[in-house]
Amino acid sequence: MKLSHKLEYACRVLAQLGRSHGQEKMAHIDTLAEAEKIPANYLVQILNELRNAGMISSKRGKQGGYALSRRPDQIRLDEIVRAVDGELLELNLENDGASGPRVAEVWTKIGANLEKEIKHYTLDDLIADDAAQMYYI
Amino acid sequence: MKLSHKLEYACRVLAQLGRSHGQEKMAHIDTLAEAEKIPANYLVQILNELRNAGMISSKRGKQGGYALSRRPDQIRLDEIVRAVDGELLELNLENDGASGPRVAEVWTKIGANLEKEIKHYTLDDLIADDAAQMYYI
DNA sequence: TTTAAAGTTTACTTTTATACTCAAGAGCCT
DNA sequence: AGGCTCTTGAGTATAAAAGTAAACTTTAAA
Repeated sequence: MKLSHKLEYACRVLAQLGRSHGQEKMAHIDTLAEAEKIPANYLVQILNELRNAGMISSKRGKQGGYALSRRPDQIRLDEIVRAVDGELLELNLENDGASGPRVAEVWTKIGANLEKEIKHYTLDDLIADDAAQMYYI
Repeated sequence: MKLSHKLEYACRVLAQLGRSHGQEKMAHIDTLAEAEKIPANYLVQILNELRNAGMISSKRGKQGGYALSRRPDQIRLDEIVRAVDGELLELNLENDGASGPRVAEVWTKIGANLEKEIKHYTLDDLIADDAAQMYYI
């Protein structure tokens, strides 16, 4: 069970956008790519998915750029995961063989618990400088 | 974040071995493959990894086969994951860019919590027929 | 109204991991 | 001895992730 780079990039770029939330100027893709050391051409796609998921807004042309479309504390971590990576814990399960059903049951429960935990984190937690305000289960 | 087939297979085959735990005869790979609908040639590798991790024992030749080397309630789910899939929640993290450190911190914490939860499950939970005896966090 | 600065979209390539398949070898029992 | 069963290591195919590239559209300011 690996975290994808894409998800990490998404978290990082959103954190970056979160820091400048409220400012007039929108952030440029090249600035974001630079600040977070993400390949710009790849970042393009990620920002696209985040926009389609309604987390950020964008504007073309001069004065264009990206910005959060909601307050950082209104963007939950599980949304981010789903926007770029699909289901949180994708059980690829075949649910076959003698033990299939039972095994599927257990992992489904684990997935549900993971989801419940991840829902508690918001973009604010990814911006904060110290761990104090993080939610502990 | 996807569950691999390999992990599902490992869970299933261990559950199967768990059901015949205590019996005289060892289970044959072909029987296991049949019962759990796992490609026998692939199962070979999985059983190997489980043996190297000390969860099962094996014997060659006539009367040979596989068996659990511990009681089912002594085999934790997190061990199974690690035996076939490596780290539980592998942060592929680059930990780079302005937000890298903080993002890594959050995901590390999530990984730690997941580990804590998964440790509560044992092979017994994968064998049981009803959910009643499952541990709920 | 032209132009340059942005984002948008789509297609392609490369790399890596998963999920297998296969076959020769080694131990064990009768 | 001889067959049964695990052991080991190499090889392959498919798919997904990660990254690259370029033509296209919109916008604002000169």
